[in-house]
Amino acid sequence: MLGVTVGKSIKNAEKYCKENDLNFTPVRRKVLEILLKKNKALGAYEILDLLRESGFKNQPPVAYRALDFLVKNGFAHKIEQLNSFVGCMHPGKDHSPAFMICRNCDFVSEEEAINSSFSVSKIASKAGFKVEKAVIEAQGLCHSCASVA
Amino acid sequence: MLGVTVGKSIKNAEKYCKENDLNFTPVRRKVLEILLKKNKALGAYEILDLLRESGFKNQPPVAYRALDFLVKNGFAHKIEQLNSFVGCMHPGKDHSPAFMICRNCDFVSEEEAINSSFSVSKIASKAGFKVEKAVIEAQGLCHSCASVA
DNA sequence: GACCTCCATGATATAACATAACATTAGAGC
DNA sequence: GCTCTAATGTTATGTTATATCATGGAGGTC
Repeated sequence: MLGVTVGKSIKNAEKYCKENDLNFTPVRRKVLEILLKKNKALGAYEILDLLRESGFKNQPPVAYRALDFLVKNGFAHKIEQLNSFVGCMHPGKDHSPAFMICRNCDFVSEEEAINSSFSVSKIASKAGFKVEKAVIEAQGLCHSCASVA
Repeated sequence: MLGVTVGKSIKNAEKYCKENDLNFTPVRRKVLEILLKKNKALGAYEILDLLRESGFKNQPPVAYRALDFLVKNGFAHKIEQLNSFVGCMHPGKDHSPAFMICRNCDFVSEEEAINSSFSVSKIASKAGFKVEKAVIEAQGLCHSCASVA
């Protein structure tokens, strides 16, 4: 079931790349697949290990380059607080994400943050600041972990 | 003029520590002073260099320990996107900061983010997520840099 | 005033994260 | 086939952060 979703997302990414003249190479595809399958934040070196298992080269630049590509084109996001990366749930679409990071199970959910980032813009303009990019990351407990605790 | 403000902030920190049974040691004071004087985001290793110039020991743990103390007690914040630290403009007071990071001049301003973080909480509770800490960081251009460009 | 405990610091080493720089290859267009 | 460009291969190194154990110093307690 999850597999189907991942497959679909990959197909979408492929389509998007074709339409936008982007080169969706094997490593890039593999890294995206890894991120989507794991469905949690992964460090570059964890990704590197998984790449090696799949027969790819495993020097750091391999992972970082693929991640750069994915992040730049909206297929993945960097979670700054964790120095790690997550696959994006709705790439291509213009969006301003807010991340909810569970400190217990490491699960990261991506929410749409129109309202938050609207407030951020409001605060910013009051300060005469021109926002180009906003990072919103909450740490805490996800629903399942909160109910267990 | 700036010096006076810094001095005042240090005094406040000292007072706060006394009242809360915290140990405001020389390194900790010095690091806070550095952060406040520079009035911008500094990496731990930059701080380390400045500490050495003032005759302190300069192994990484020296800086990181002092920074941990300052961050934990609200005298400084970590800017996740920059892996660096800024002094806090109103320590002690309970607040939810949002940072505006100028990509041109590196200046970081701290704004109060009640509204934003309220929105974050709203998004979070819709997702069944319990927020313990929210990181809000905007990148862009500050007033002066925007008007020059 | 000797002992103990706690917290901070000293010191060494290494882990974890990220990029610079240059060589090589592969595909697209001519 | 030649050339240009984008991607990948490869080596090395830079940057950020922490683990670990040793030492020191202030305050309490008998």
